[in-house]
Amino acid sequence: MPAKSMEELVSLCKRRGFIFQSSDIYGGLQGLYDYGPLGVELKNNLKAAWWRAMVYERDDVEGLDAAILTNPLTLRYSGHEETFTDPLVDCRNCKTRHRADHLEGGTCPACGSSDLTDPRPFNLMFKTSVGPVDDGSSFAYLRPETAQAIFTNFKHVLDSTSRRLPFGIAQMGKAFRNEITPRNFIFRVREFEQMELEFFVKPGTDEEWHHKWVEERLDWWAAQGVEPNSLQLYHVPADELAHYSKATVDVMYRFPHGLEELEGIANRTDFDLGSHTKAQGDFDIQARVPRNRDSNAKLAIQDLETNKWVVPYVIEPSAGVERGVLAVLNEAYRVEELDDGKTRTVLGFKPHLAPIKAAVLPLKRNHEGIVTKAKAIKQQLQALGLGRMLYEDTGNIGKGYRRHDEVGTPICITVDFQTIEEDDTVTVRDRDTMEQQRIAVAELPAYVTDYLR
RNA sequence: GCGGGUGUAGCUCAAUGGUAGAGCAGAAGCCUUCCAAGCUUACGACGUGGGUUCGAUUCCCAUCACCCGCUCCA
Repeated sequence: MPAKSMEELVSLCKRRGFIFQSSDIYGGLQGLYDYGPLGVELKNNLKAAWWRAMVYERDDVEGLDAAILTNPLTLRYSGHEETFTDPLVDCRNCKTRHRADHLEGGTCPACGSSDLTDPRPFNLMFKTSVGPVDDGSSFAYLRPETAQAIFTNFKHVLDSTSRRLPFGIAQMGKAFRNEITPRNFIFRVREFEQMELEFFVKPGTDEEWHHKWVEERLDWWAAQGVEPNSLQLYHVPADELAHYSKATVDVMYRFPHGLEELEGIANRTDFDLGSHTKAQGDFDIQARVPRNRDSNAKLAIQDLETNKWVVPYVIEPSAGVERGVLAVLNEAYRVEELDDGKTRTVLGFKPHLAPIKAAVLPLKRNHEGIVTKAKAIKQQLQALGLGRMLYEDTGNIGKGYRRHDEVGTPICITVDFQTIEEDDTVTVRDRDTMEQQRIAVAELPAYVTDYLR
């Protein structure tokens, strides 16, 4: 059951240490958020799941982690310098905003009024100066997407791994966009993380691979606990396609604020490798690419059957980490009505995403034997390296359970008198069913490992 | 950036032109043999900066942030 409102999620995230407004004590900074003790675990777990699915569990994908600061030439040939700089005007009459180059005879396309603000250049890309002298002569962009560095490293990866088509390069990392209106909590922010795969295929097989990747990605989101019926595919119409795309399928998710894009899976054709390559005339490049006089590398691969060099087509599944976190949080959130009129708030994360894997609770926090035993068990589980294990003795036992329900800890392990006086067993309580079973302490590591898998 | 709304403890809220209360959460202690029990103690806020006023959390202005629309898209 998704959350009722974004406010509930925001409140829970702050209260329990998932997500905070960035620079909060100085009034904040628009469109920026920080991840707290539990948030960083959740986010890292989601990223690890992506990396596992993309790199570790496949035979056809290599990893990459490139620099954030980017040579302006990269963003010039990628088309971002042009398309990410839009002069905008506001209509004072009907309060709409338009690109200056979309005006019809100096009047507002929406209402026809000529009461417009002056065009203001709006660069979606952040710039920073490089080197000690900030005179504007040497600058770099903060990358607006992780994709470009995959393209500019194409030859390096190829040369160092002896790959043949089809194969992909995966990268996760920060990207920056000076969004006009950051809003909806962590949905649209100015500094965000992407999980992007550029999958290079033979021209002509691109549509087949595009379809394949859409299916792959839907399966992956389901494995993260995002219900398939909360998702919807959107086939982006031709007039809305990005400058590099032949076709794009957006994976839309029912966020608390509405149906919006969670991930885009684009067929980027040979646009990117084609525009970044030298000697463009030597290849049969299909996309309309800017003439490149600056590149020093041929971004092509030899077709072993024909011996011809071809510029591969690219299928790009590109997901937003923050949006993924938001979707996972929203899907996991539920409030249960209990018999006695009380409610129970639960984050029903898949175990591999849970920030805290297990909590160990002493039935009595002031009983030395129980406390010592509980702490020892916690240390033992922690040594398994499965993630965060917590010793929890806040309030009474019921409080501890509720507390961990609310942050999505899959299991709570309780040490009681039977543990220390009788048979060395503990109770293991399931977050979702609230049911308990007794497990021998000796079997706990195996049980927990299996449970969290 | 434009128009509209909002801003009081960690969270959810209340009151007030004479510097603010609660519930929950958090801390310490008592108690407690399994699902937010009880008791005690201490801690904790008027987003920021100006202005009006004898006096502003309250009125005005600016600014910052958040929410809704325009726009955008991972």
